[in-house]
Amino acid sequence: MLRLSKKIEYALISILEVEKHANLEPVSAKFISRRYNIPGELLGKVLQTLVRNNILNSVQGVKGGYALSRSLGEISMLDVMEAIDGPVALTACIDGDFNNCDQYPSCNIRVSMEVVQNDLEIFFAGISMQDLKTKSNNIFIISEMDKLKSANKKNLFREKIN
Amino acid sequence: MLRLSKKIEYALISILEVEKHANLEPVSAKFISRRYNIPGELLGKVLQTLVRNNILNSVQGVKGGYALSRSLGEISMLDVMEAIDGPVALTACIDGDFNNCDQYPSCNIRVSMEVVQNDLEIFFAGISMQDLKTKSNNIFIISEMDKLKSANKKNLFREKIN
DNA sequence: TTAAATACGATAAATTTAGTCCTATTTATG
DNA sequence: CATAAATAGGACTAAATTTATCGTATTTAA
Ligand code: SF4
Ligand code: SF4
Repeated sequence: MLRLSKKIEYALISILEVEKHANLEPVSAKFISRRYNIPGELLGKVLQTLVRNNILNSVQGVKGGYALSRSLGEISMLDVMEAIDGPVALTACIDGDFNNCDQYPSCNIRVSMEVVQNDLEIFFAGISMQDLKTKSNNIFIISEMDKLKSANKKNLFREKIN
Repeated sequence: MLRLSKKIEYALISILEVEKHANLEPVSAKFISRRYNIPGELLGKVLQTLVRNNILNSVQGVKGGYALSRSLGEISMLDVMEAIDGPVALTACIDGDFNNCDQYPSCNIRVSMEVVQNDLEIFFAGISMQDLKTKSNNIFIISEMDKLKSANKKNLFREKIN
């Protein structure tokens, strides 16, 4: 449930690796594939998709490879997820194919799921690749979670306006 | 990507429906199945699972059915998701089978994914079924999203402690 | 005694995800 | 200019997961 796809993981791993080579030669798919033990053909496709979505730049030919098209701080987790797997959609109806849902006519959760969807997009848009890099060696302090929880709760399901 | 399973949707729909009958007879799976056009056998399993996880109570026999075991405010979306589909785990390693991941030895996102996972659990723990009921007829105000976004960002990826 | 209901294991069907194969194109280098 | 290393991408296969069904047992009001 709510598992990231392997392709997303490959994308996140690759973006952080590419950034480490920022001032050097572009990094090849084969290099990343070997370094992180990722199936080469599949990784190629993932990187190509990131290029199409303007997250990476590519250089073709012998000394070719990939580089960042913008800084880590300007790439959100949501950007990566949407680039690789298409729009994040908590439900089928949000994704547009509501006529493919047998519950649509009577559904009692549809509108609230849109609210959750909005908050969830904000959640992932608020996490940048720079954050992932920075925290990669840190430990989240569990005892701090209560404060975070109450702070977070305030933000969700705001009072009705209008 | 990040789609709720149909079973989760059936659970959420059912919990809200069961609550509407709070002071009446217990609601049968068949009633909910017809009302929301949900496959009966599958819905039965979903409701049984909610009973096993102390979210619903059941009454067997002819006039049997289901009722809430606690108020909507005391049931979080996370409770429901975990009851139906098991622990929410953003990655395989978080779910415990890290020896099934070929990237584990070299992975550069593992620790940060744990951070995201924690925040995500807080996110869904902070949404109660009462919230879903209350908001089912409201509209989220898009223009308010910026404020929410910046407030939300502050909570994520806290400064390193220790 | 009967019928309506929950309980639940086993299995099948459908869908999605993960990975492979193949071919084309680009380009640095000898 | 020939070669080899690299990206680009379509088509396909395999694996895994999700969704749904089947069958049987048990409970209980009427
Ligand atoms: S209509 Fe309801 S059940 Fe159908 S996809 Fe939307 S939220 Fe889910
Ligand atoms: S080790 Fe890294 S790649 Fe493997 S499951 Fe964990 S986060 Fe994902």
